[in-house]
Amino acid sequence: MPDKKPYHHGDLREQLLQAGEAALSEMPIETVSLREIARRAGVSHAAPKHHFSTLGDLLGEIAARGFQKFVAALDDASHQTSLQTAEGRLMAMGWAYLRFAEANPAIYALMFGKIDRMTMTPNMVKHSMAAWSQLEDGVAAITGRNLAPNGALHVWSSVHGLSMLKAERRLPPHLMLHAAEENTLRMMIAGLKEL
Amino acid sequence: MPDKKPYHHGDLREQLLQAGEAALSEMPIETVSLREIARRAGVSHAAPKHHFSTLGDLLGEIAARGFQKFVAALDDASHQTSLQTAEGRLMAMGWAYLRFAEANPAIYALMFGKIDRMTMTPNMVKHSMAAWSQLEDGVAAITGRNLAPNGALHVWSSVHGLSMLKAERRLPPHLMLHAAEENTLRMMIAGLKEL
DNA sequence: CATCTTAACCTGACACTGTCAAGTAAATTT
DNA sequence: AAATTTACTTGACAGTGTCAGGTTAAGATG
Repeated sequence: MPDKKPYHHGDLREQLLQAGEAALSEMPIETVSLREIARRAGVSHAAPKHHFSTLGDLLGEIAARGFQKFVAALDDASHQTSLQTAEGRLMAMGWAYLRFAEANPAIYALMFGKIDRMTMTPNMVKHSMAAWSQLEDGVAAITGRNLAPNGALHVWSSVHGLSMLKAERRLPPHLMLHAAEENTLRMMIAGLKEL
Repeated sequence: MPDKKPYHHGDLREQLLQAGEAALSEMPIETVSLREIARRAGVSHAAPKHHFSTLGDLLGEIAARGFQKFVAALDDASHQTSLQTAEGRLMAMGWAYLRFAEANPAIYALMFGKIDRMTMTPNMVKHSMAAWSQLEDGVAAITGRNLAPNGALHVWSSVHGLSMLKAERRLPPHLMLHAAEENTLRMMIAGLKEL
């Protein structure tokens, strides 16, 4: 039952989130504004106020959803039945991480703080912590539980740094290749075993 | 001979850069505006136009100067006479990197693309490439020349990722410590030798 | 010295932003 | 049927980056 154009939108909160995600993926990130999102959702410029007290909150919720998808993607990657070793599973997570960042640059940027305008919503903090403990689990299978936090820090630093450098195009062209990524992931895991 | 308040400022370009740096270190980064910088330099809001065609250009030049100081800091650190091994020198560069990011969060953010409003000025590109080849030199002393690019990517990813995660406060508190940093740097170098 | 040119700055305007206050419409409750 | 509450709109405000055009003064030319 599709409502024609009722005064009460009924589903505006969800639509704003989707419009925001669409905007982030379609236009330069610095031009995404509250008003633009409202426009895309077909409501007046101040309508979002009722569902998100501020632009930062809206972006924060979008980032939270980003973390959910992110966790799901890494989970999928590490549970492929073909993977036999803990190292293989961690490697798969690393690849999934890099591919996620590549496929969703704007949302990834949001998730990891590139956008000053975002607020750290409770929801966003919650789901980002889920990502963290997911990573710790993957590392614990290699290093053991008590070394997992330090190991996870090492892993996250390496993969996060790599994908940031790529996304920001800070690398010389000859390093923008899969082979270079593979090398870095290998060194990362080699380092992990020296913990 | 201090000019009182001549119409022709004479030194406005330099003063704008300094005012911008001051603003970046004194106020939340998202509130730093062209007009604020002009205000601090004591000129009208459109005066900067003559020296920087856009806000992005001004920020780009500030980032370029940031890279200069950055290179100098890493150079100092790696040339301490007490350092005997190539690994020691690279480790010192890693520490210098982390301390620079900690001491100049806003400029560091600018340098590494956190601020959308910045333009990649030719000057900025030039000095950032200098930083890159400085790192490659440090790595080449360990891995040899031909492996240096891949090694440098690994090193930069790791250290950059770590300092970003710290700066963005994405780490659980127990990892915001020097010991955790030291661990990560050690693993990074251990991984490098497996290249 | 007088004049011309040009660089350096100022004033005012435009379209845009995020947010707030006040109004209106409709769904829900009483 | 009336009252209340929710969801949205309209209009305003202060702030932004940038542009056009005016103004001041310095330097060059005669």
